[in-house]
Amino acid sequence: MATTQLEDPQNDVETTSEMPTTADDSASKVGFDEMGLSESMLATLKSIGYETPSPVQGGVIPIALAGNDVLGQARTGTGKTAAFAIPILETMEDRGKGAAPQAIVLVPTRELAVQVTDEFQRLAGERKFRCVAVYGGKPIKAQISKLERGADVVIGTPGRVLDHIGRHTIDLRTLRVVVLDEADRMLDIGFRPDIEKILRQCPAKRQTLLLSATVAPPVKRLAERYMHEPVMLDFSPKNKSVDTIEQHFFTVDGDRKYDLLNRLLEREQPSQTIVFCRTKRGCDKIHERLSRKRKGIGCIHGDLPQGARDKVMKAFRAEEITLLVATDVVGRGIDVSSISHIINYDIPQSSDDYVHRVGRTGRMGRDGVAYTFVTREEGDELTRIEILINKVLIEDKIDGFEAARPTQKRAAAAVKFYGAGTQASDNEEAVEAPVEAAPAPEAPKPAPFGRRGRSKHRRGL
DNA sequence: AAAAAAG
Repeated sequence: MATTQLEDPQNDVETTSEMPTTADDSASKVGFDEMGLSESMLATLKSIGYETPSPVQGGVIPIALAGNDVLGQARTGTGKTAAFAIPILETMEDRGKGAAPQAIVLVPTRELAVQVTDEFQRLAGERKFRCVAVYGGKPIKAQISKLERGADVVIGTPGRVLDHIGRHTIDLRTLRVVVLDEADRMLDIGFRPDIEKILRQCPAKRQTLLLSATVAPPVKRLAERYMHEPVMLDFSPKNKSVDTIEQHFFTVDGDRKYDLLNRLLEREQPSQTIVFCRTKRGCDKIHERLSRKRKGIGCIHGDLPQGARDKVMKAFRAEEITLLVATDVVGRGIDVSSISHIINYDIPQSSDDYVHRVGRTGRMGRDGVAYTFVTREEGDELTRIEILINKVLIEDKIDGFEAARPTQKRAAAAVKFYGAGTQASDNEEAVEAPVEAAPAPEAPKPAPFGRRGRSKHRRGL
């Protein structure tokens, strides 16, 4: 039976707060039945297969239930959604028909709005509860009429939420809880002004829950400004990427990627896959070519009409689509437990994005595999990823697609430039790699792993 | 330069 230990169950919880909290490394050992949850909630959790709280849930639920603001550093997934949804549902007041929302959840993408809404509905079980997803790209009228009928919780992307506020179709004055999900991502996208406008519409006396993969200075500033003595919980693992995910890479020339993809799919016969691509155009191209000879291919990116996007996600969840070609729209947070393979057709732009993409697989404790296509110019990016996850990706080969560049050099360069302390403890490759094998300075062609940091520094600023 | 998101 499935458990709720979706995110790094072995990972310890670190609390960093001046106030004493209940969240320590024993938090995950506390059962749902020891959290003071209602009988109906416990019954619902049981019926949907939630047996043991994940560390995130173990940490967040009791603290949120006690009414505290929470600043949680945690990656995406059902574990996190339930962590804020359960306390919201448990403290729900019966305000009668057509009442204004009691909670609002802000998320960075429309797909996440849909996913979080579905999760709320699932966790609400039999109880009387209404939640409405509010996001752009779709006719606003349907959303308005739903809101008029009354919504206990509104889940949305900031732009459309603001639109509703302007039309007075959402009233935030009697709100109890605000959730900022994927806060770092929302700030990245440039939602800061929108988020602040929305927060200013909320009552001062409220509970604010902020979840973020990283707590960089911009996130901290937001928290300082809009949160009240937040309890800080850090669920970020020492080991950035989940151990149940096998991570490989191929070196390949750009113009041979498509052939390699086909060969890899033939070899792997994956049950469900996301192929991540850097550009929307690239997605379209790969999607079109793959669809010519295969069935169950889907495509999603920000240029597609929202109706099509929603449909594709639904079909993907229903496993009618088994291979999804996507941009980073779905790089974060999307939770489809049957995804067995992640293929980075293009290496992600930032190593954080890599961690998020790869985290789409290996969910619900299942195994997952990730493959990253690396061209000979992209050595730096690969190294940066390896430094971040503190692991050396295993090189894979398929006949006819030989490496453009030897692995030894790559690992050696990593050791040389980042120091021996960064090598993967569970991977002997990096340890054994001779430092002398680093790219020779007199090499005529640009050494991919060579002097990356320096040239950047020189040019930078 | 690309991606996301309000229309």
